[in-house]
Amino acid sequence: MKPFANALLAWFDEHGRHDLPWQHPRDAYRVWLSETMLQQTQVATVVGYFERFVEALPTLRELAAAPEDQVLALWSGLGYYRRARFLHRAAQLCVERHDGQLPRDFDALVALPGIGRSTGGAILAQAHGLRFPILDGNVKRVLTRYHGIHGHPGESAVEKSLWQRADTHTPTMRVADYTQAIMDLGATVCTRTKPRCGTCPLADSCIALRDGLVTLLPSPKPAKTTPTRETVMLVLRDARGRVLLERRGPQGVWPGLWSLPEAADVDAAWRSARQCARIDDAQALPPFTHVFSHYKLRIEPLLFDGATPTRSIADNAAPTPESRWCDTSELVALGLPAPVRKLLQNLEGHLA
DNA sequence: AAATCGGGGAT
DNA sequence: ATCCCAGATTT
Repeated sequence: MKPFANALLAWFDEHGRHDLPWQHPRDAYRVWLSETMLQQTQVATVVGYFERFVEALPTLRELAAAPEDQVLALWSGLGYYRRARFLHRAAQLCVERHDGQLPRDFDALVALPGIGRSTGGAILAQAHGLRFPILDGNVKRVLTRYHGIHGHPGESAVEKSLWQRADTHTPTMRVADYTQAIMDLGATVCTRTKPRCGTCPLADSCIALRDGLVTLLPSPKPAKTTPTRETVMLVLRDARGRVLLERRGPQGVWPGLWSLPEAADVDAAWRSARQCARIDDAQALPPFTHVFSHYKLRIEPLLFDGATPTRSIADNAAPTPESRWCDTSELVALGLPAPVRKLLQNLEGHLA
């Protein structure tokens, strides 16, 4: 009937975790607290925090009545204190709205701060045996592999598909165990690296295993479209064909390399150019884009030909930035950024 | 250095 | 509804 759930439950009976502190007793408050802690921290670490927390604040009402400082102190070391504040606030709301209990109604539950679809489902399933799916990181990994789902789980279409699968697999019987089982499988067998497919109860029908995709799924987050910055590069060339270069500062890209002077836009380029040389006119050269790992740089070269170097520059007396007029023959010896070298080479070939 | 995690908040 | 960020840990 539900081969996925049955295989998982059989595995869980033998290999799952049955001794986690929030399983004994398994009430809504303890499940909620554990799920919230587990959103950010691994089981091994959470256990100690959980035990201290419930010893100090064993019930939702006591949590609601506790001073925030105490809640934060109990949370101290777990990080992400916003979640502790949500927890505290939600407890107070439960006292106000729900008679001091976490609601058994899904919509009322997810209306509380810090409880979303997955945590809400986990509470209802684990504490009350209600048939609600969960979709935490472990489950996402199991399902993307089992069904061979490509695409980053963060993409809405993929996530939608995952919720759909999660729902279909969730059984009506033993929902609490099932929920724990699929999380345990993800945590101990279907791990992100070095999954132990040899011991997996779902190996028979796992698409990723069948197709050799286990290491490829879940798909990594697509490289975010890199921002594009724009710059105008000034090619100041004097009558002898020398080009003005500047040494870049120690910060930013191309630290310490010799490069063309830059400006934010054409106007600024003109202002800057006139400080270095007497200029007649400018010619826009074809723009091109240089790709860095973290952004794209669209370069608009602006050629000032027949520039007459200003005396101070010609004498190398300019204070900052360090700059010099270079012969094309000197360029090879200088450490030029690749796109600048390319630009100057094209210039030579094109206009020489 | 980059990915991760589930939920909140902005748009 | 859809995108983007949080905030600390892990890889």
